Amino acid sequence: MTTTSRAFKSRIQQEDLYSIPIDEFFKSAFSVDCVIFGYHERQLKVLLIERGTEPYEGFWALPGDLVYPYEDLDSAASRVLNDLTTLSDIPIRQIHTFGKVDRHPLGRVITVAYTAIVEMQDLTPQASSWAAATKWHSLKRIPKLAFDHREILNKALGELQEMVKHEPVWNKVLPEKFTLTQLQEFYETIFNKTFDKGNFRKKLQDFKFITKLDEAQQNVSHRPSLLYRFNEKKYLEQKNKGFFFDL
Amino acid sequence: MTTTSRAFKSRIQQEDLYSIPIDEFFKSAFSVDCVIFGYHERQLKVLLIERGTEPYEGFWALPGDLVYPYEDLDSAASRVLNDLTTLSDIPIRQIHTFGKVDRHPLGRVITVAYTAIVEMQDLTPQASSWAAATKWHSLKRIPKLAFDHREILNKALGELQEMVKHEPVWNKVLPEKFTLTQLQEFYETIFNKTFDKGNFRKKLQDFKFITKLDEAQQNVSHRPSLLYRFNEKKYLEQKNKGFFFDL
DNA sequence: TCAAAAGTGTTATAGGTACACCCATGT
DNA sequence: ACATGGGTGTACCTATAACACTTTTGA
Repeated sequence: MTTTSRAFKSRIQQEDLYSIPIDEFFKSAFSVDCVIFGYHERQLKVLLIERGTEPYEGFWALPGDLVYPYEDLDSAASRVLNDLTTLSDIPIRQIHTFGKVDRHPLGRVITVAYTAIVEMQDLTPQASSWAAATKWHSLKRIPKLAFDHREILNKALGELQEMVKHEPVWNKVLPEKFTLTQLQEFYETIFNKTFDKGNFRKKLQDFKFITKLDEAQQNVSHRPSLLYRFNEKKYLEQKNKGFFFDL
Repeated sequence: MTTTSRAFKSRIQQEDLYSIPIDEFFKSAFSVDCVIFGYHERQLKVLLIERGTEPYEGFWALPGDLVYPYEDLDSAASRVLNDLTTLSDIPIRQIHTFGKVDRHPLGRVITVAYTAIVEMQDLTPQASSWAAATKWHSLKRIPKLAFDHREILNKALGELQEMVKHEPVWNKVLPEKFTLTQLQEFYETIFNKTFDKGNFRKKLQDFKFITKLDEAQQNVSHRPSLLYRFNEKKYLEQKNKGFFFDL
């Protein structure tokens, strides 16, 4: 960068705003930041990296990166996710764009926030050149975060709860064959409350895209649970009719 | 964002990914585009401008502008709205960010889309240095739009319907003192369907922030309607409990 | 036979839907 | 008196919530 933000600021203030040369507008950058939630057996965590460089060196932060000049926003977000987790095919969704003038100490950088949720087990987060460390953090113990990342995380949490009401985001998170109890536990974890078993299952019956298999759990010291599978085809058929989950 | 410019540069050299000079990242710009809906007596329209300059000269487009170097995103959106309508104090809400590589023919420009809804009557849209013409357009007859603005408009329409379910966006749109029929007509227009009068009113009773005045309509050739007013204080009290409108 | 979790059924209440009816005003 | 829209009540039906009960397994 050729201009520091301070020099830049004062220069702008001196000038008539309407006569800013067009080049000045092309001196900003944008990044993507990913709020990657991890779920496994009633545990919801978020993937943070420890920054290895200034600014905010040593702080925990959301994984993110500048967007390449010839890269779509969505692609950039997927790239960040893939770099850190080696997971692909995970749906990632844009949630909000954060653009306060002073949010980045080195210049004008706005960031587009994305969120995704993945199965956390056995997923050892990858090391990365721009991350000194990578770790799943419990949502109850979030350290002080770099930039405005705390704000972004809060926003993402709210969005996750909304998404989960309307979309089967557990699709890629639960095992391929899952029990209804596992599904209930997923919802209970996200909403941080408990649901009645009977009522929960009654509600599920309306959603035709959860199909029962001719298979049951093995080696459990209680009545084995029947296994179910997400039926994508039926889901897409029903999608437009909308479903709602707000027990 | 997680990397400083310098850190990012060294990462690229180190890993020999692409040899993109860091300056390339700061040759992009961002804009805001506003989807301004106008409502008046069962009519919902959207404010479009006719572009007076290349690219897309002569095309209709959403009002928008580049974000000034020392300006927050939200401020930029409000500025665009104020310039065109001389309205202030209108809540404007970010909906999505559009960032396809080739969406702008002159360079890499991502745009943050905002939406607002205003009372349309007697609001003669202002001329503007960057707009050859400004006009309310019926949603049924939208001309071919510049850039990806058609996509942005579609997204905004969906968001408007969602907003209207959870938030009293009619607050700044209906007259200060309004009838329940006017309110019903507002919802019917947005959702493009009709509601049962009795049931609609029953639902409203739950929302304590619509207070009846000791006043009625004048000079109507039928039983005069009682007037109501939006009670912001009570709304804020009730807000957290959430309300839902989906008749 | 017991513990543990799966899975189903019952009931009371709240909320939604459809519809009918009466009311106040200007002409 | 009648047309017009305002305003209210009722009866039916479905959805929800709370809770009790039965079933199947391993130990």
